[in-house]
Amino acid sequence: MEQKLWSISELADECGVTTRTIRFYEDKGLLQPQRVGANRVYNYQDKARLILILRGKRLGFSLEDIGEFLALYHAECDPAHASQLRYLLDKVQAKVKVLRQQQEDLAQTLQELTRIETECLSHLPDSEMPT
Amino acid sequence: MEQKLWSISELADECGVTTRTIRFYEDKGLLQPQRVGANRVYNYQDKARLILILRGKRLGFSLEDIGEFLALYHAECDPAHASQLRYLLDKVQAKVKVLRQQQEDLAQTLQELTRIETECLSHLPDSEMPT
DNA sequence: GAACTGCTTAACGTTAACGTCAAATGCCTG
DNA sequence: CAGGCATTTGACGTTAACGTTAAGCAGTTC
Repeated sequence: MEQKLWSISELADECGVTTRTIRFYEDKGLLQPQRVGANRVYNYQDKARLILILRGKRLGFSLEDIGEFLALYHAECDPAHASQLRYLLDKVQAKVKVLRQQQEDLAQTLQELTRIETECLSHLPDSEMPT
Repeated sequence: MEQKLWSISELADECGVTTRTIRFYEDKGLLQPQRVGANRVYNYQDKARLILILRGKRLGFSLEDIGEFLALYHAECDPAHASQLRYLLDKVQAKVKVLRQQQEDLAQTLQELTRIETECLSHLPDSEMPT
């Protein structure tokens, strides 16, 4: 069973980014595709990494944060020395805290927005009714 | 019952931002405090606005987005012409969509992070036990 | 009245995250 | 083999969101 592979522009299309963005992420050390000659070639793992990066971005993380975050996935498989694990654990717990705050913010904002939405609708002619 | 008022640095302290930031938001039209002489004076509504702005920021919105968002709170009170309401409704619905995507991202990420967290803990000496 | 504190405007600097060229290379096709 | 397309590296440009510095005014404190 051979692995599916992507060129840079194929990957860019499928993930909704530009090739420039992908190369930029590589410059930052977030991606390390294989090469065929000079050309970059991406496998499924590379694609999964990119998708993780984009999710991180949607959540407002910096690329630097995302870099550390990606490192966690690997470090987890290598429970070699506890001091490093301790460090990673601290990082994770800090991020969990940020995300929980964000969840709260999000819930509040959504509530207010939907309230405004129904307010709007109640003032409009009822062209919004599903037939 | 007199309203409580804040100087720019008091407000900055209470909200955890710099005075530069507050002035910057004013430049962008997000805040319009009263003046006493040349000095800015903030009332409770101003403070509430700032808090809303900061929440928007934590959610990764641009200041421009936040500006439109703040406008919704006022427009809602003025159901004058429906065309404007329609426009606002579209904006709100688009933002609700973004936020729901974000909620999904968040839930997934939190799940993965806490999984990694327990993995880490299971490999560490049990110095984490509550006494 | 000199120093200190807090405020003002104005202007320039900075960082992240790309966009936008430019010039060169490799491969395929007619 | 000329033309066209995808790719490469490299360099400079851009935008948002402030930071930082400068220069000056107002009040009050020793």
